[in-house]
Amino acid sequence: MTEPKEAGRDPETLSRFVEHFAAQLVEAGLPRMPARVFAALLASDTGTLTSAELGEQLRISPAAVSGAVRYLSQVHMLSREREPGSRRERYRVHSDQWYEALTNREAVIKRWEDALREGITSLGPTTPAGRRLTETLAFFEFIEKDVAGMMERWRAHREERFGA
Amino acid sequence: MTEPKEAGRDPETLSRFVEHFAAQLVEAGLPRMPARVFAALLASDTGTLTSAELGEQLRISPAAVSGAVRYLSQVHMLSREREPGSRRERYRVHSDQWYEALTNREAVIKRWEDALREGITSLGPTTPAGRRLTETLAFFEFIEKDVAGMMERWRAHREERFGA
DNA sequence: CGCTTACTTCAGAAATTTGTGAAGTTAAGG
DNA sequence: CCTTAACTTCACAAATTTCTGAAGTAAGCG
Repeated sequence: MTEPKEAGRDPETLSRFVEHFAAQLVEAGLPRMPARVFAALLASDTGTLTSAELGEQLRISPAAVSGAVRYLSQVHMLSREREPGSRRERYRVHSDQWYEALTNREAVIKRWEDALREGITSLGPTTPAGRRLTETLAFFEFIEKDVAGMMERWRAHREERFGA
Repeated sequence: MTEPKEAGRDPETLSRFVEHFAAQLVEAGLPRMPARVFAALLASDTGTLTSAELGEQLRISPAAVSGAVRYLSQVHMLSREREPGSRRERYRVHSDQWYEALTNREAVIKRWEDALREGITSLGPTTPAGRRLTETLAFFEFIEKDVAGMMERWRAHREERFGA
């Protein structure tokens, strides 16, 4: 029988997926270490790993784990949990959380909008450039609102397909 | 009269907006030069500028303009036009085009999906990790479809507000 | 057909980012 | 308390990215 029931336990196979998926995230703009840490968590059985486990699996220093984890928690792609009665920490991907993080470029969009409003004021709303900026601003305002609706549709869709 | 009717013509004011907006784009992951070039085009009266105009306004070398423009046209945020009977080129932002580019992470999403499918197969669809990946994949598939709908709603919204 | 202008490519200098080891901080356990 | 384990911070070396000047290519014009 050549079909391995324990495919998921083969560290080689696991590593291949982790590195491959991380590479895609990197291409999309995520820094390398955060991408690798995130991919490792996503592919873990429980969705949680300790700092030591991450360091060992990815062959990186504790400092690198620390940096990656700080980055990921700042952008809300991961949460930190303290194991009760221990100073070991567990890091967890929570699906809901990171779907939101991914679409929730809200802070980013907000700053774009602010910059655009400033531009419209300073260049003059009736100038050709001002008009172009006004329409661009309208686009972002529309997107911002519509994405919220999209996430609700997703939640409904998921519940139907996977159960609450 | 202290109110300048020609606010948009003041190069200082223009430059301030360009650099500020470009900075936001950089924070969102766009390389610096492409961001600056794009912002300059967005804030130009006609929505088009020549290579020389860009170089002068942003104080960058022809080589930098060339690189930035190549980048932007590859990600469809800009189109190149040849001035008839001249070897001068004009670069243009076309709103429709770049709205699409912004939301059209289609190629990126497609590669994420591929990586996830591979992971599901190799780790096994019934393992805990496999199930997590399956749901993640479903999320992307949903998003991909819904974004298309969002862009149609935007077009309708824009037509209503700004006219076709 | 050759001159000139407009853009592109390329090698390399400069700036920035990344990841490490080492030192520092905090808190559990004896 | 003192020790030690778990993480964090920091300075710096290494790798990567960015932008420039210089050389190259191509197309309009005489």
